[in-house]
Amino acid sequence: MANKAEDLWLENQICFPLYATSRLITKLYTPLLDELDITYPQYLVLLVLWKEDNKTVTDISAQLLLESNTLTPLLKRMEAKELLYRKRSEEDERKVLVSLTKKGKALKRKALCIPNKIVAQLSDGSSNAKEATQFHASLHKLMETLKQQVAEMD
Amino acid sequence: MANKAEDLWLENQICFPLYATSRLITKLYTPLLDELDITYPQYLVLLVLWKEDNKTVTDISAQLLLESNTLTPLLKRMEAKELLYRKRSEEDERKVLVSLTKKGKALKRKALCIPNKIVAQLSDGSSNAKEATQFHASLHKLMETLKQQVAEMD
DNA sequence: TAATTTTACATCGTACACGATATAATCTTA
DNA sequence: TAAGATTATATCGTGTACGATGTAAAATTA
Repeated sequence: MANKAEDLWLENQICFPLYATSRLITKLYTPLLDELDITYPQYLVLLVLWKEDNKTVTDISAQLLLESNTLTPLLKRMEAKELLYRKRSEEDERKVLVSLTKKGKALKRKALCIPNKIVAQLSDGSSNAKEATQFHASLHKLMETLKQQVAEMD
Repeated sequence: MANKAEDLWLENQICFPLYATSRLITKLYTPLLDELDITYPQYLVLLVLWKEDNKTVTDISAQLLLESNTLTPLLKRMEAKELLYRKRSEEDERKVLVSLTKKGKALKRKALCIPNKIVAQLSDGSSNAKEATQFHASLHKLMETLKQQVAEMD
């Protein structure tokens, strides 16, 4: 299969829509997250901790696919806002345990309405449930493929 | 429909996989783009200009969904690398025309193989052509919905 | 058990993203 | 046509992302 110039057209690429959609999603969240005074990546950290508290940086890194060089400053900003605190593990001094403060835990109640609000705005596109399920499955498969590919790069 | 705690689980959200997949895609491109000494956003600018040269910042902004506060420094870095040059329009002094240099044009040849290489790595996930087409369509619809929603936010 | 390797985080530098705001040129309209 | 509104781009500040590298603790191994 020869390389064609049309392959270099923006509208023929799968990667650009993923990139653009991801940024648009973040913008859609912004007004909702502003009320909680957090950013989207900070919201993701809270999602992880709301499900299971007292995680190490590595645990969070594995779930969000973010490296320590991104997470450390992000967690420090959240610590400064008193949403969580970081503490060296006593069994293994290399590990840093991240735990929710009262304020961080309390924020969960205010966040409960967010998923529905987002889904409501997205489903304005009149995509039916079957298509949404299919899309979710394909996206998940793509993400897993990419995780493999990127992991093999090292 | 009541708000459920499960809605706040990472694996039940559509937005996180989009965010993660977008970043993974960028990582997949990185070794290929390193050979051209450009980043992924810079590659996107080149895609636009390779298809049609001499665009204004607003033209590029509309296609990539990036604002001037992102594009201006990005274009300046590309100008410093002599991939393109920026020039105020003479008919309308507000506009800045972005044009490819010889070096920028020449880079297209080296980029031609990139789409196929990316697709080859992605299709390792053994998704068939029908699913890929369906996914592409759903993603495009989602992106268009989001563009609407975000545009209405102002 | 001393030397080596691995693991867990952190630091540094560069490059996006983007909200808010500034500035100059053009357009609209009273 | 002068004043106000709009448009096109730029600047500033903050917050991600991430490659490369550093550092200390723990695990492995000679």
